[in-house]
Amino acid sequence: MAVLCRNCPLRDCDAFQPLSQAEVREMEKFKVGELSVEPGTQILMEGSNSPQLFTALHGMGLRYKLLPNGRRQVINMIFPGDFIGLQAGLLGEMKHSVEATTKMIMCVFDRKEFWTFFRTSPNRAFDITWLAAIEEHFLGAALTTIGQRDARQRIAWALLKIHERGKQLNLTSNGEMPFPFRQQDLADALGLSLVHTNKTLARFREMQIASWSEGRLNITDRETLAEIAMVEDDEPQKRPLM
Amino acid sequence: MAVLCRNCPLRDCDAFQPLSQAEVREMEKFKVGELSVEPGTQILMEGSNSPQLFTALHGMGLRYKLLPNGRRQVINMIFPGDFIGLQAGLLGEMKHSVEATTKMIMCVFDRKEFWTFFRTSPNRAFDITWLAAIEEHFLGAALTTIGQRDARQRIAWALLKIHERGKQLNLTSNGEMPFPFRQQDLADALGLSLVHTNKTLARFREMQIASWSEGRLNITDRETLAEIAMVEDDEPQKRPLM
DNA sequence: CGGTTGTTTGACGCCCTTCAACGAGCGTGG
DNA sequence: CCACGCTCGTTGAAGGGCGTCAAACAACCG
Repeated sequence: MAVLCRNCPLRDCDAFQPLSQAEVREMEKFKVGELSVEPGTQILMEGSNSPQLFTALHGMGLRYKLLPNGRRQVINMIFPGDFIGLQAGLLGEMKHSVEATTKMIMCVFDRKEFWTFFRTSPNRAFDITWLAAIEEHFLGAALTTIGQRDARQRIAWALLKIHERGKQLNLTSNGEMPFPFRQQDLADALGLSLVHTNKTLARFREMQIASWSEGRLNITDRETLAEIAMVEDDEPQKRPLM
Repeated sequence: MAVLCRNCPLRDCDAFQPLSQAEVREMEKFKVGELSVEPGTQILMEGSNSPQLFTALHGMGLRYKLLPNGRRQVINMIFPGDFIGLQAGLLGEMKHSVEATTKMIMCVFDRKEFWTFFRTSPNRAFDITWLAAIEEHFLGAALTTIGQRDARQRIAWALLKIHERGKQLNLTSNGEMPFPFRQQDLADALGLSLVHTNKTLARFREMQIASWSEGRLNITDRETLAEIAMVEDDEPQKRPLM
């Protein structure tokens, strides 16, 4: 029923570091099941103390924080292969919420086993820390974008990052990829208003730089986009898959 | 000459989780020396592959990223007890730069030992991941602040966070603490211009909410500050000390 | 067909950036 | 010893990028 780690479809992507057979077996012992959720489902709630950790196997979602005044910051977007719930596993409670945007399937790990896992599988413990470092890196880059780039640059940066992730996961064909979010989600991720996000996207579309409609993102002129975003696009390195 | 971990002055702060004697000994084996740097010194550079990891023992500094157009994002401020260089240790290179603002003294760890340390000291490996999770949490909160709060709220939030850290480290007396940064540093941390930061700080001073001058920060009306910042101030939890 | 959700477009105004200038403190060298 | 340069804080003025308000349109659905 549930996918065995040894058959995990994600391991075919070159986005992820290869695992030894022994490591795969360790993961299989750690994995306790699968969870399938419908679009819009809350997977984890800020402040909650989840007994489970997840790896996204299929589908996309959002991490976000809400402010008392109703404003929402999207921390990042969740793609297949992302590890969810590290904070709950370590800090005791989630510091943000997680929501499924599409239908999602997730591998489920038992939080109670987390510590023994850490002790008995130092390789994989190392990889969890690696993942945390990658996330820290991403958040630093996002902070820099929101703090220092204007609206046009922010959106260019985000589209590039998203496309980069899509390519790593073999989601692209001819520069196009599924991108099932709302404009409001992107706006909340970049600290922009919906209206201004919409108008900036429209400008990119007119200029034939990038177009996003009906759930599909198409990067037409990657070079100009990179120029606008002020990024030198280096190859993203492979990451661990839990 | 160098401070032994067993005598580390930071371990008196209630900011940090206690260590067993065995763990302290493990740290002493990992620590290879101390580094003392003058104000303004670059400790780590973005893109560099540092052979060393550090723990700030004394003094304050900044992590930041530079953009091609010269703008600077301060990722966060470094206080005593902060672990520096995790990204270099795991990802192979630093994704931001680190600079000393005051004179700083740092414990030095050998990056080559990092992996064996991880393997032989699962407790401490767990703590490193814990630190990474805390950092991730902070960056998520900072992202939310810059993305969703206006200038007044951002500054209120930052002053509260700073004061909170100062209190944990026993740096405060009567609500006052040393804060040796420039206004430009705070502005770059919050994605604001220097001018507007200055004017907002002036307003807080007039309103007798908080005053910062001559390297000292004084929180006069913590409650109003928290109200402005829209934060419910929960007790910060203890963190590991490497 | 009414209701809901998401995208699109126009109008208006303000928060914040940028430009500019001045003052204070401090170290350096003539 | 004072002039000079440099850094940092402070303040005023002007302009624009982006937020908010508002409304219309398309798609989907019970």
